[in-house]
Amino acid sequence: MHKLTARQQEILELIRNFIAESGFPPTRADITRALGFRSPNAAESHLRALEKKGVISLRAGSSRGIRLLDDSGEEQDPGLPVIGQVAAGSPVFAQEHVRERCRIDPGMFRPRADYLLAVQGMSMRDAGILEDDLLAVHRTSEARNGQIVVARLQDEVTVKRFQRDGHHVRLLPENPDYTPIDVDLRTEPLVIEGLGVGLIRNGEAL
Amino acid sequence: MHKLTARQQEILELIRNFIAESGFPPTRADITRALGFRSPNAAESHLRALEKKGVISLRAGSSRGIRLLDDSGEEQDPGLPVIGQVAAGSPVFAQEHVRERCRIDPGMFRPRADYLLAVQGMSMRDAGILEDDLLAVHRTSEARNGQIVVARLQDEVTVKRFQRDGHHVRLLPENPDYTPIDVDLRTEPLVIEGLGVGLIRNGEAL
DNA sequence: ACTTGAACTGTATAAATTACCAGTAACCAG
DNA sequence: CTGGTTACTGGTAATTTATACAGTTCAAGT
Repeated sequence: MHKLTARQQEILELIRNFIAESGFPPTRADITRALGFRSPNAAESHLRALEKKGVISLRAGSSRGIRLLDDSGEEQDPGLPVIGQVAAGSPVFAQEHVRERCRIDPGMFRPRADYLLAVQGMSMRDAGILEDDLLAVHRTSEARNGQIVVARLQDEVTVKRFQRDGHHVRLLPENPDYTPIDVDLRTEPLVIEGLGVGLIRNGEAL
Repeated sequence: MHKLTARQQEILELIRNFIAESGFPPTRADITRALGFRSPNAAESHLRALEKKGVISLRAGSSRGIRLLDDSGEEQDPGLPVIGQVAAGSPVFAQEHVRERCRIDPGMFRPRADYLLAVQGMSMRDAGILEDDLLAVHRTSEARNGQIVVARLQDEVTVKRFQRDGHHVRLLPENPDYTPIDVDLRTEPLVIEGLGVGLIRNGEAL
């Protein structure tokens, strides 16, 4: 895509700093001064190069008409994706399932939450996890006994308490109306999608 | 401090939008065009007024030299206050009780959440509200039957399900180990502090 | 009635800024 | 060896932009 030269990187950095400090982008003259050029055209051609590589966009005729693209540097925190209704046979973490986004600080949970999973069913009722709750999930494939996990068994995704003994894994519901799921890792594929690290319930459920 | 006029608020809003859309502040001419002024001086004087009131700063001689100040209005929202360990006889909503703040969009809950209350005890266990959960509370003194309320009885604050019949109010726990609280409004003072509109649980509880 | 401030119109101009021309020099790929 | 990119110097015309000066209107204090 765009492999910037060292000098171009430097100029992009300068623009970022300038915006951070001043609140508006630099002019060609500002860049020229900052980098010690003797001609504003040096800045001009660098900007053109950066535009051609797609990291900035220039607005003709406008002073300071520089806009940073490629959000990698500066983000507009879109919030955590809320994943619901996981269809059989499709990966949990896929765009199709993102119903909305929820502006929550992911660092509020430890370890960090990566997405929110809309809980279906009442199998974890006694753990205080009800239907339509949003389970904050940390993506990891490692789980310790007693932790609440998001697990994929064949085509189904469930939330259960994890318990492992050698090659035997038991997925425990927290509701006497449900029965534990026994999995033999030698014959059945089990994927741990993540760890439950928090919970959010919106008022409609109360 | 700075009480902006309606028009000034409008112009500040325009500047915010312009920056959000373009990545750089507007010129006097941009403002003039956007608001239909016939003279760039209209924009100029508005900018001066905004600067005098301390919401923006202008850099002389620089094109688009407008910088937004005073983040209190928009940026860095401190988040919702988390209230815990409500001591007997003191109001729920007081600085002493704010343990920390939680950066969550208050509009995620309906009606809007005003603060988060750290739940004590297991009286609402079967409603999926466990100890140390943070109950999102909307401040109001009105409650309908069946809603979960934060109520103050004498010196104690509790979370219960509300049920009223004339002057008789019953605060129902959601746990058979606890007994309902009966209140006669004619003899006992009952204050509804707010409505439970959501729930947040951090991982340590899982 | 007088003053002050907000919210403009209208005109003007110096300074800031963009955008382009014409070069130089180095490097790399075909 | 030729064309393309990078990285500049040096200069300038055209345009954009900030900002000053001189007014007007209207509403709110005092």
